[in-house]
Amino acid sequence: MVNQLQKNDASVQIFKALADPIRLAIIQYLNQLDHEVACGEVGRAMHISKTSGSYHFKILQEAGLISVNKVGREKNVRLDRSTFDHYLTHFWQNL
Amino acid sequence: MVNQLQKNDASVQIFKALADPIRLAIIQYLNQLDHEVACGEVGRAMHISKTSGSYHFKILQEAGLISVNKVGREKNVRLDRSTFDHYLTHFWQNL
DNA sequence: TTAATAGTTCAAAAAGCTTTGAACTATGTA
DNA sequence: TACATAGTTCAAAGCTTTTTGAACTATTAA
Repeated sequence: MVNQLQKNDASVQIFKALADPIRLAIIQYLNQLDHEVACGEVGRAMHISKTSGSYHFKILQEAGLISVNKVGREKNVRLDRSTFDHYLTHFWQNL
Repeated sequence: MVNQLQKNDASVQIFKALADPIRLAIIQYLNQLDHEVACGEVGRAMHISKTSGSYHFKILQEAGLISVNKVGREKNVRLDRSTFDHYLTHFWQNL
């Protein structure tokens, strides 16, 4: 049981990252674009403050749900689909 | 954006229900059994108090991740795989 | 060099989640 | 009837997550 709980740490982090309406809306926005885009542009589309955006992008990044590419002073993000595939679409295989 | 956030309410509830190590362990336990089993038996296997068990089963039930069948004084639960399939394995289709 | 823009960090406050034990309801058994 | 067992409810406490604005770093442009 203790081992099982520890093995679940990564899954818990993924599901926590997904368990928020703003972050889900960010994911939808990035999904329909399907190319990398600056954090600031996404934040403006969500009508959130830049501090709040910074907080949510950090959580998505630490969960491995987005990948990041710094270009000049902008931080471009895109979905990391392999993480979604591993924890969501292949959920039963990784349980 | 407001509409999108509201549309995401059900997904947020599912992901919150999954975003906890005890509930993930309960799901694993129910998955390997693949037949219904009393809450109390699951709770004992997890080494949690009955109050804590009651709390976690309520969250799983409200999210639609388990279905419940009361038999005598026992409450039997099993996974509702259609909910997992809808929100996890078919994640991109429902985004 | 100065000013502007993109994003981060910090601490405090607000909001939300989880655990706890005691008291409870409902059902089954002697 | 009396007792035991399965599970729920409640409020308080403790803990975690999210928002806020001010101050910060880094980069770009005039």
